[in-house]
Amino acid sequence: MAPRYNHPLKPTESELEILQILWQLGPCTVRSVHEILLTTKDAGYTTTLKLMQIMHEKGLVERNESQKTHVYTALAQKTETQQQLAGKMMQGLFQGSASQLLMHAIGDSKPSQAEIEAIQKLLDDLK
Amino acid sequence: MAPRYNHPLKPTESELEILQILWQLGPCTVRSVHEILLTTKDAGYTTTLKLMQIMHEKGLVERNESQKTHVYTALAQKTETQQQLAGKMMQGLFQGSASQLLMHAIGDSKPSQAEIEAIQKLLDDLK
DNA sequence: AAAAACATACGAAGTTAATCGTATATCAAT
DNA sequence: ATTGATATACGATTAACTTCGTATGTTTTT
Repeated sequence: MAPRYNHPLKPTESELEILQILWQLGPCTVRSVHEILLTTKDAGYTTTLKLMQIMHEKGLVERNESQKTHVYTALAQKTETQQQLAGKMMQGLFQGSASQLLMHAIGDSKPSQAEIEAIQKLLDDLK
Repeated sequence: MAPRYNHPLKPTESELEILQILWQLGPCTVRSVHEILLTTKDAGYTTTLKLMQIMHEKGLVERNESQKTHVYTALAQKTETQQQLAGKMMQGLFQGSASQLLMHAIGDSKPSQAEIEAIQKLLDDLK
């Protein structure tokens, strides 16, 4: 298995979209990623290609070039990236207050019963 | 009192820093904002000035020009901006799951007792 | 009144992100 | 073998953000 590294690098908006696809599907070709992107946005194939090449330069993904059609794998790990971004928002926008973050994220909507229970469970574990 | 508007505009990183100062202090001159910015970052006065002028063009702030030294007031409202940004992150990075957002924001740190209680209260209100 | 301090306006440069066209190579099918 | 589809590489463009220098005008101080 290939070694994994922590990536304090903050992915851009577009890079994050691609990472999420890679996290969900595992190793992918540019073509595969692009086809999924097309379901939500409208971009040319070479745009997706270029983005993934740049992500490779930055070390956000690794790529297997043994085949003519390269296969990309996320190096930035899902949980770490989520923690990095959510933690930064909590600090920067809510003075580190988890309850404030939660409250504003929920906003006017009301979470499902399952969500409420999940939060309660999380809370119980903290106590 | 001046009328307020909703601003679906997403402020940039730098604009958000300035907005937070305006939210905390209320109407401010560029000088005041700049002096506070200097405590955390390193920028020239005209940089802060320019940023606030652009924010004015975008409608993120209003300014009172009745005095030679203009006074700026946030138009983007704190709660709305927080909800917009936190909500977008919850949707985009956590599939709308508040518990996932909370869990990753907390990460490895453990919240204070007061925070835990605040979340519990929030939760009780939801039930 | 002259000088120093301070204010805004504005243009311009440097960065980064995102997009796409074109060139070039390879593979598959006719 | 030629054609067509598909792949990567790479340069160029555009837009947004950030930064700052300089011009210019107004106070304030000496």
